[in-house]
Amino acid sequence: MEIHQLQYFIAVAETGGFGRAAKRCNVTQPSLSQQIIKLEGELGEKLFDRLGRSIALTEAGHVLLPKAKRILTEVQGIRHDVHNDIEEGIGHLAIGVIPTIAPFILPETLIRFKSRFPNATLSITEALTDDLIEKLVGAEIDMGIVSLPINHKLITTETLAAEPLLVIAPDTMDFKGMTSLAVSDLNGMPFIALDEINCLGEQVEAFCYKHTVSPEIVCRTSQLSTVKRCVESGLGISLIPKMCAVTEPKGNYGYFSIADHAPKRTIAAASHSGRMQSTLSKAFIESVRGVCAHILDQTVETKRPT
Amino acid sequence: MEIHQLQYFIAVAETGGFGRAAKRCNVTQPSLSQQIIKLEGELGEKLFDRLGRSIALTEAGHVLLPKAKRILTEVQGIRHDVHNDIEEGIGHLAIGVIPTIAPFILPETLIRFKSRFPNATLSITEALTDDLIEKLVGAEIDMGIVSLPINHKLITTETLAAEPLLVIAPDTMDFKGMTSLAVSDLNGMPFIALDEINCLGEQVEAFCYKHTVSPEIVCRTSQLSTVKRCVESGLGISLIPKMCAVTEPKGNYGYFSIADHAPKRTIAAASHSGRMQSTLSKAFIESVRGVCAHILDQTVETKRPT
DNA sequence: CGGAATTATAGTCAATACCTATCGATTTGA
DNA sequence: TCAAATCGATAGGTATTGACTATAATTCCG
Repeated sequence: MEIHQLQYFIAVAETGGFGRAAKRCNVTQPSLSQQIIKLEGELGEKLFDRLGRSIALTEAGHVLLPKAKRILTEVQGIRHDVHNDIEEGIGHLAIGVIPTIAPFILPETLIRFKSRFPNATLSITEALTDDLIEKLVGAEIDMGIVSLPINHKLITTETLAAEPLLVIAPDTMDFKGMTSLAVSDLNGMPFIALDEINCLGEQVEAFCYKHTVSPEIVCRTSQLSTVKRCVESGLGISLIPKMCAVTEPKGNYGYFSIADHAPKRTIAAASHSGRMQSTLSKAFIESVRGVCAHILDQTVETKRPT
Repeated sequence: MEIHQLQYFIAVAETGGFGRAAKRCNVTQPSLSQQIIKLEGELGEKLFDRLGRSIALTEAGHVLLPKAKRILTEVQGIRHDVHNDIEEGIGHLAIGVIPTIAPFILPETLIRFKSRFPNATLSITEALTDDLIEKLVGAEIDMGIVSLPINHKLITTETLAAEPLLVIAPDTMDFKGMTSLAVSDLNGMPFIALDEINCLGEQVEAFCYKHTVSPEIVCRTSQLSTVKRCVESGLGISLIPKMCAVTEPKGNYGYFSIADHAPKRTIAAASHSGRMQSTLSKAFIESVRGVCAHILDQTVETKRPT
């Protein structure tokens, strides 16, 4: 059974004749006749009683007609829908975000995205960079929000924002008496480190190594929120992304920017280079870009060493 | 767009590969690939991202998949439904009945038929024989319940019952003093005639002509019920079908059977000889046959001339 | 780098959808 | 009543196209 056969069948039923139906379908009458006969053979039932002047639907024909019409309507709608559903944002998007970004951008991003695409469904995975890359390669997720650099030949990245990392220090541990906060001032400071399985932890580590400073790591945690709590408790200082600084109420600690070699991380959207970016995907990227800009635009009350 | 293309598409989406899909569809991989490419061309959108090892649905593919599955499910159901809906009596039946039969058999017939085929819809036309024939030829109705003879080369008839015609006479006009009621006894009697546009009127006329009796027609009406009322009023006698005698309460009149040449009419189902009889049609015929048998089986208290 | 797996391409073949011409049957109109 | 018109089926030829074999190109994995 093929769609054009159903088309012919409907035309015959509606025009009440093979010849008229053939004209409507832009084929010759014998062609149409043959296809109807073939359809009848496949169904094992005659569909029309061929009377002299006109035709009449048989019982089987009566059963088939509404079903055939329904199918044809749906088929007609497909070409239209495939384009329109995309434009109307009907669809699904599976994204992944690393833990050191997720809590700071997701709430606002989801609000923006959902209001723009109310008919889209989202699934969000929070996982470490390596996991996300693996899922991207396996097409389990459509896009990952990560921190550069990403080195994988199948992964393409698009930079979304450059984010400064700020020194966070407890009030009890202020950098009193210094004229400026330089990288070297971190030397020997008690430091709350993020576990290196997080790319941020790794990046901080690399930053210190590059500038040959060696803070004294007094604690290693796996979550940024734990880092902050530890600082708040006066255990030591740390280096945290700006979005972490602006999205939580300030407590008994302060932020400092490093004057000479400002550390930063680059937030990017990662996707499979062999896959097309969907409309939703692109829109989500723009949402994240906007949210990042909005968050990073805010001023954090950074203290200069007194 | 053809159904087999949708089938291939679904197979690729579900098996996650062209080769595996081809195996499932019992075609070779290149054939399947070509059809997918053709479908993509027709829709103007790529449906799959061909990654090295596996494939991923594009946005358009995601939109198409559920729609394609739905269509295929419906198509699969068609072959089944075309047979099953018929067996389950889902359908429509348009029947016609002549006025001198309709009121006596329809109520009981409809009850029987509806209880047997609760999902069937019925439309009933009450019209004179010639009208019914015309509607049968034009396939406006599927079957007619009529009285024989029917002479039309396109119409086939199936006898359902032979029904006696009974003399109905008012009590005031009893055939007193006669030893037997013969055809000749009708001679000169005041007679209530049914209009000849009814086949029954015509048949009664023919019966009298054939047996060379000439009742005196004192009234000519178009309905059997009027005939009965006239007889009841003592205007004259008449000849009515037995089903008319048994289905109404007896009043101040009596029935007599003619001994020598019992008149009768033959009730039959008429249908277009070029059209297939539907299951519902056949079932309806049997219902009518049963109802006729039931009605005509009843004994009417016929009086013998005293 | 070689072997296994996967998709795309090329070339051929066969099925079949389509066309033209014609027939038989039926209806219509002169 | 007979010719013209209409309609669907049939026959035979053409061409499209879906499918096959063989092979190339690419990726993945050891």
